[in-house]
Amino acid sequence: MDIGKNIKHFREIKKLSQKEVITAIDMGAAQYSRIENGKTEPSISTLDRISKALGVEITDLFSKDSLQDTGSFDRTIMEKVKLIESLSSEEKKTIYSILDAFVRKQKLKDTLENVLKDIR
Amino acid sequence: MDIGKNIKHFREIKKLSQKEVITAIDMGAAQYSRIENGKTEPSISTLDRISKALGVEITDLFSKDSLQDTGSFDRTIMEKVKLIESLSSEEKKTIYSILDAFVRKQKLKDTLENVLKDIR
DNA sequence: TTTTTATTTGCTTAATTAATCAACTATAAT
DNA sequence: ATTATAGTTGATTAATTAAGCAAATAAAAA
Repeated sequence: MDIGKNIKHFREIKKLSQKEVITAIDMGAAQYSRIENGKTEPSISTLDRISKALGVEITDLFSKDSLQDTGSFDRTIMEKVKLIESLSSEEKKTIYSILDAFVRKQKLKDTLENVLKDIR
Repeated sequence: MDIGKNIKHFREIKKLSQKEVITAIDMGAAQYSRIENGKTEPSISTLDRISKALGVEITDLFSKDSLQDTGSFDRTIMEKVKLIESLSSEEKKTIYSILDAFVRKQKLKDTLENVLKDIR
């Protein structure tokens, strides 16, 4: 099931160090390392604490496909799919809401210009 | 999180007795009862065995209200991609920039919440 | 009601994760 | 090369789930 890999995946996407996570959830570095490397099977409550620290749903940590780097990307469709899949379900939900809103209304450019301003 | 309640819910939907489940997963009746009643927190591997016996995804056992469409988002990804493709090239470019910004930076929810507010 | 089946609870033992400290490795920075 | 930081591993103890049996309770059937 590779829960450890998924945890690591999301942690790196969020650009968090192990140290930041373990201080957030008050866990020893040793134990956390073992979890990320699949040396031990975390309890559900532990998994819950970790997911909250990472800002993802606990179910995200069970997803089969842990996808990797978001560093450079080209403009192919499959790349876009992977990129979306790499997000947490909560984030995906938000993205989809936005996409829907875009198509329903036509206020694309105006609103997006503001978005980019905020993000940058 | 009420995992026990969810387990019981799905078991009853499938019209299975506890006995049928525990024989399928080779577990004692006592322990299984404690799990359904939340008296103990099952390990992930135990939860995995139970989910297989019930014929549901393990993530289903975490959903708040039992009939949730957790996987619906993943299944409609291609649909969403087509949606993106239907936009003009200029609009696509903007969308892609946003997606990138989302993954690279962590300001997802905050910024998007504002976007949706503007769009609506 | 009586009987039978299903589920729950108590108790003990075994197995496994959690917590903790220390030491070791890897990587990056200066 | 040295230092500093991040991550890994080993070993021990504590806490918790799992397994197993027996007994009590609940529910259903006869």
